[in-house]
Amino acid sequence: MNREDTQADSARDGTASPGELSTKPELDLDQFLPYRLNSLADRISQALAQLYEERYQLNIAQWRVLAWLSHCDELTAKKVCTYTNMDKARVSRAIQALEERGLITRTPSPRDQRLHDLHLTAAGQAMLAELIPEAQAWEAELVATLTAGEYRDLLNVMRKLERQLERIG
Amino acid sequence: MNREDTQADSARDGTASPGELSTKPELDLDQFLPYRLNSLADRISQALAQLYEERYQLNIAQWRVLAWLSHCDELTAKKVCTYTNMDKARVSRAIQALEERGLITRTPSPRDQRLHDLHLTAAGQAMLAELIPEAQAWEAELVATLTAGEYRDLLNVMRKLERQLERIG
DNA sequence: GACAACTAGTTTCAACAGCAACTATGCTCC
DNA sequence: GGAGCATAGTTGCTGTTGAAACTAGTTGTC
Repeated sequence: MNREDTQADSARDGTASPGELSTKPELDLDQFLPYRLNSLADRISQALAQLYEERYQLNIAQWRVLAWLSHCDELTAKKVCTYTNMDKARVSRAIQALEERGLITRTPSPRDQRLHDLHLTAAGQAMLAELIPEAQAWEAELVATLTAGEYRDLLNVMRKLERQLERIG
Repeated sequence: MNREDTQADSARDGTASPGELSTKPELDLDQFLPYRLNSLADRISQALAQLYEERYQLNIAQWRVLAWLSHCDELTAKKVCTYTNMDKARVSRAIQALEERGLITRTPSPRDQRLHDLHLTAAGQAMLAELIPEAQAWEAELVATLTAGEYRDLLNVMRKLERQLERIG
């Protein structure tokens, strides 16, 4: 409940080791949330990316497109961009690669010729039927040490941070 | 306390919406911790990177080297690599750039000619004296909505995840 | 003390991401 | 209905990154 020993405090006085002159600001990256969070997310991402890459030759962008396709029947490149916060060029190339491999189809929308409707092929479905349970199993193992409460609270705090992030830009 | 509504459960039966046939595995990325975490960390990182970049012309790698230098008197490229988990090529380039800008010095260690001791110059110190408080203020604002307990628990859970990550590779 | 094995750091190279320019289509408003 | 603007998606270009090859210096072994 008290925050005396958190980074918020050291942010105020700028000291990390006692006895240090406070005229020399230090930053302990291990106590700096943006760094810690990024470091953790990076390592998780990289571990998973290895799974996608080695066993299915998918990079992260391609994997994300497939994941969204797994539960969206109407999907376009634009939607993928907004959902995943990826650059449209990156999405475009991911879609191209997936189409060339025959995992998805890409047909101009009859309603609006600028849009292309994306759909999984049978091969794409089959690959996801293998890949998704593996990814979920991996995640389950990752969070296995967390209690249900910890897991719920983590998601909660992340939501709070996301909201605050939007507020402060 | 119950986990019925967490992703761990949907990982088990593979359904996201009720009534769905369980033969079609879906993955809701919004409920998938690796993705959520990465997405959040990315946005935080990018927001901060903008601060470094716009006002100080530093990229993330350079900033990390400086941050470590702010509280390590004896630092080498190798140490930066292990501390920050960055590739040694990336670290090498960051150090090169910082040296060219006169923010750090890089002298061969008298003990071992392969190593290079890194030190902040006066200019580097001065820049950090400005930059670090700004970064800490930004972080303080980011976590301002969290209670002390939430903040502490977040760090705790992150530590747990890190440990588990090492275990499962 | 020389040869092999190792380590710190740099450089080269290929892949990729992101920006910006571009094409093609659709929309609005006079 | 056509001029101007907006939108979806593609492509060219540039900079960054990471893997691997490479250099230079060190340690261990005989």
